Amino acid sequence: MIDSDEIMTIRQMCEAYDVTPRTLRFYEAKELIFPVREGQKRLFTKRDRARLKLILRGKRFGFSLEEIRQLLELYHVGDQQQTQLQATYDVAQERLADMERQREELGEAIEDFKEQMDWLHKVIASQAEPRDAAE
Amino acid sequence: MIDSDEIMTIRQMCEAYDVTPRTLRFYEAKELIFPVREGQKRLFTKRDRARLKLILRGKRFGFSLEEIRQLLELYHVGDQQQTQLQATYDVAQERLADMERQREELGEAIEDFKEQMDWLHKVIASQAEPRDAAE
DNA sequence: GTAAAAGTTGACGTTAACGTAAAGGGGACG
DNA sequence: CGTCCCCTTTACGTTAACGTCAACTTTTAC
Repeated sequence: MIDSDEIMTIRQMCEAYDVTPRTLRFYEAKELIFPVREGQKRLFTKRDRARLKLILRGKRFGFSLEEIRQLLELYHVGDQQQTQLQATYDVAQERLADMERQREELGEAIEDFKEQMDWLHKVIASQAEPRDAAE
Repeated sequence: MIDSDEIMTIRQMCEAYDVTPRTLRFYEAKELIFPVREGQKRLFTKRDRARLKLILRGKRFGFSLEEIRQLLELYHVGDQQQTQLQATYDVAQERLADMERQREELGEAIEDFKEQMDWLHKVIASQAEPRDAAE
């Protein structure tokens, strides 16, 4: 497994996750990932890879990088105070509700789409065999 | 119901769907909707409203306007030939598979997120009552 | 009849999310 | 020692999806 290695270079990351160096640097600039430095060179840890996976997943769902950054903050939970933790939990619950709503809506969209396809299928079938059994 | 009226002006559309005139004109320019003209003015039909709903829905799922336009084409199915219809159906099936994959992945994301929240909940609980029953 | 409201067409501005090109450091190799 | 190769920073370019503003016509209200 690629992920079992502790650290990776930028090029290894790019090949593993199909992104460009520019994209990784951009994500670092936006504080979505935090590669460590060996001199000047970036080295990506397991944590960065986990974050990158979540970033790419979030993008597929249509989240902006800023929204994703806020979601990643919820995953972090560093040395927060009790009240902060509770606040984090509350926000997380809202995000969760958002995601579940989105899943439901996606379900509706899929059902609608299937209906259209069924209708289309009938059109094709009826047009394919206009005659019953003649000839 | 708003949608029961046959045609609507641009302003009515904007209020009904919470978009700006610019957005509707932009969608027309991109051939996503086709308002009819009364002189110079645009009038939006039931068909445009149905399309707009799909556009806004698609956007929430992270589709680009170009992807949405192609999806809308699948909904249209005008005066196509038999072979074209079949091709349309095939493409539709791929799109459907894409959407179902996205739904599954969203499900995974939700489960992962819930796990994190459960863990967070435990941290909060254990930190709230560090003592058993003393005092 | 005229003034406000609503609509139109350009055309330039803006933001997000990178792409791309220039200029240069550092170490491995023949 | 020179020359790749990989990496770096800096900086300008690009595309999508509109926002915004100017200049004008048309309709509606009084």
